Amino acid sequence: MNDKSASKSAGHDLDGNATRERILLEAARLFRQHGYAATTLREVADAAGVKAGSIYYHFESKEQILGEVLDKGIKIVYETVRARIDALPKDAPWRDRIAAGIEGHLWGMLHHGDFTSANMRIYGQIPESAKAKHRVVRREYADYWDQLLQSALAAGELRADASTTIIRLFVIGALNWTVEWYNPERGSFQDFARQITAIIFDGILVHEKSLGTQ
Amino acid sequence: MNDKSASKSAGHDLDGNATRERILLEAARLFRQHGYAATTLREVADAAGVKAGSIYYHFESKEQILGEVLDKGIKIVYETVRARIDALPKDAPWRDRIAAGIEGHLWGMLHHGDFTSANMRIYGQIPESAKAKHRVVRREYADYWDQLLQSALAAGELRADASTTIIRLFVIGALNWTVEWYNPERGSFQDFARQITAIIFDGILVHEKSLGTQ
DNA sequence: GTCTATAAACTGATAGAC
DNA sequence: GTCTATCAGTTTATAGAC
Repeated sequence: MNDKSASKSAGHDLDGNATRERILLEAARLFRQHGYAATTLREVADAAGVKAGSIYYHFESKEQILGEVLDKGIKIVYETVRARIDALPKDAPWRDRIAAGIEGHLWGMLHHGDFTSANMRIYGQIPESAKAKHRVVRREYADYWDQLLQSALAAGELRADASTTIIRLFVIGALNWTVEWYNPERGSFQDFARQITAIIFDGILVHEKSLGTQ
Repeated sequence: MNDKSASKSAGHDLDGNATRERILLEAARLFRQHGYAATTLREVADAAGVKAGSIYYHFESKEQILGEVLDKGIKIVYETVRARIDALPKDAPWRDRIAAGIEGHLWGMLHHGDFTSANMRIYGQIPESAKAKHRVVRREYADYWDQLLQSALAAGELRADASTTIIRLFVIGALNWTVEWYNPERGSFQDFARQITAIIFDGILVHEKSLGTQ
């Protein structure tokens, strides 16, 4: 809570932790843009305003940077989704919880696009060692949605002629991909989230009488 | 129609065109697995059973291989979709045409996963020069779906409270992503396509009376 | 905490033998 | 049509000055 600009006495450093964060942010942006292997540490260093050698003061290796970028991509989304759903009344219907989850997933994703898009684009392209570490947090988030959907199914609010696993994979996959084509110039985020939720809930066809969102 | 194993008289070649196809196939597989920049031509050559230098007899550059892999990814899907829709009766309702399009898109994609997944994964990560060339065939396929959806909208079969552009981007994006998680061991392809189509048409919630698919 | 300099390995692409 | 050999440039990571 006190003065954060209290600089060290030695050399020409200002704030080591800020540099670390800048490296992570620029790494996410470049991983998203060019892929993991294609991104050189020199590029990351240039973008973060330091020299390549300096990166190794903050990180042990390129793969450690990758690990932090990947985890951050999921965690941002996961935390936003939980916050949205926890804010609902205890007796809220499952459809409202799912709607809150969709809105939270979209919000977290589209407001931290470099981390989430990097995660989505490069996860399939990284060494198995990096995948293995990251799988834990991925599995957690998937389980969270599975429980949500199974509860909705048990309450009779979810369609029963498709497996909840396929529903989860389809919905999360569709949401994830929006970060690749979402264009804020086409309208407000709220309106965008409303349209996506309507399509996921009621489909793309016209129905005589919809009991989904209205 | 005659003997295809008629080999040339010189050196130790068997069939030049088959080698070319093998290089393309292995390149697609490796681009999908590790990304474009991360894949070395030595790896491609090894996988295709030739030496690195030999690639340059069949292709001018790494970027030319990329171009052919990308185009093939879209064209396979586009041609399957058109074949499915053209096979319908002239007076088929738009919902049937869209269903045929979805089934064709899934089929083309899941049966040529290396080309379509490579396309999807690396398109956002390649040099602008490669993107520009590839954009033409992408735009064509997008236009095809836009016309399909706008016709369905004009006929009153498509929901009108979301733009056809958003519907197209959402549906195609969701379909594309299935190649990342589709597991043939979970059931037949026909059953998979049926579930996906049902979700896209009628949504994930339960409706009192659905007029979509039955 | 950041720098410069450098090691050791790998990259796309070319030249020319067979 | 495929090979070997090689060029010029780039890569991650380390060592040590400041």
